[in-house]
Amino acid sequence: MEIIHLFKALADETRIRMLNLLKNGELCVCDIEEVLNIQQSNASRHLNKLKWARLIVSNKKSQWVYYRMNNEIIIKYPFIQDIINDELLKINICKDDMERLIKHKASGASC
Amino acid sequence: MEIIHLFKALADETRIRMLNLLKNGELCVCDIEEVLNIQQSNASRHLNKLKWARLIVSNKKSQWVYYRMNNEIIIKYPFIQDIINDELLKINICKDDMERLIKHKASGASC
DNA sequence: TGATTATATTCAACTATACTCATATAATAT
DNA sequence: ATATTATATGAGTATAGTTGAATATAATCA
Repeated sequence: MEIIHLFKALADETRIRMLNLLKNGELCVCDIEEVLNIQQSNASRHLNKLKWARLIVSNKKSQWVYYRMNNEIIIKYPFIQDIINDELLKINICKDDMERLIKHKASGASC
Repeated sequence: MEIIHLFKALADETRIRMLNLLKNGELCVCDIEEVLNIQQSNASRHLNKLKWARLIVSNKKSQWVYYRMNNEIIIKYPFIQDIINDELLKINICKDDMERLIKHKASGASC
């Protein structure tokens, strides 16, 4: 039952916040780590869980690994798009995270 | 983050199978228990988790407790309706369960 | 009242998940 | 080659979730 793995992946606050950050495009691990203010190993592991559930995909560019939403899973499970579009922006922490991401990118600190 | 509790409740095979059975109307614990072929304490516990996540509600009629979908949560989180309508019927175990439920009801063994 | 049935709860064992710290790997820069 | 930076992984620990067996509660029935 693949959908169970999806729900398991979604059933964590840090991972929901990560999907929120990735909503509008790809990011590298260190950007996510800084915006969410979590440890590097923690960031890497949670991203790996999202990847394992096929919610995100990664591609490596020189020393950085960029993660982004996986379009295939959204096509297969359209309710995920609804969650991303409609539910994340109702969550206060996610709104704050998005503001911090914008500031982080504007500051030039982004990879 | 209420939505996390929703995903946690959904992230279990037994509970997904229960939601599938409750898709078309209310059922008592012993019917669910028999159709899913699980222990009584297990059935009760999983139903309680679904209830705690506000996915289902219960009402007691004499010695039986009937559980059904909670319309309020579906109004609040429309993606749940999509899961119930579109995703459950793609899952083989859920299709089998539904057949067993129909036979169980037809046999007159239902509460 | 005492027996039976339906449901919930408690306890203990087991498994899974998440976190931190330390280390490994891999690419880049000096 | 060495140092630095980005990412991943391993080990240990803590916490949470699942299960089965036994027990408790509550309603009904004889």
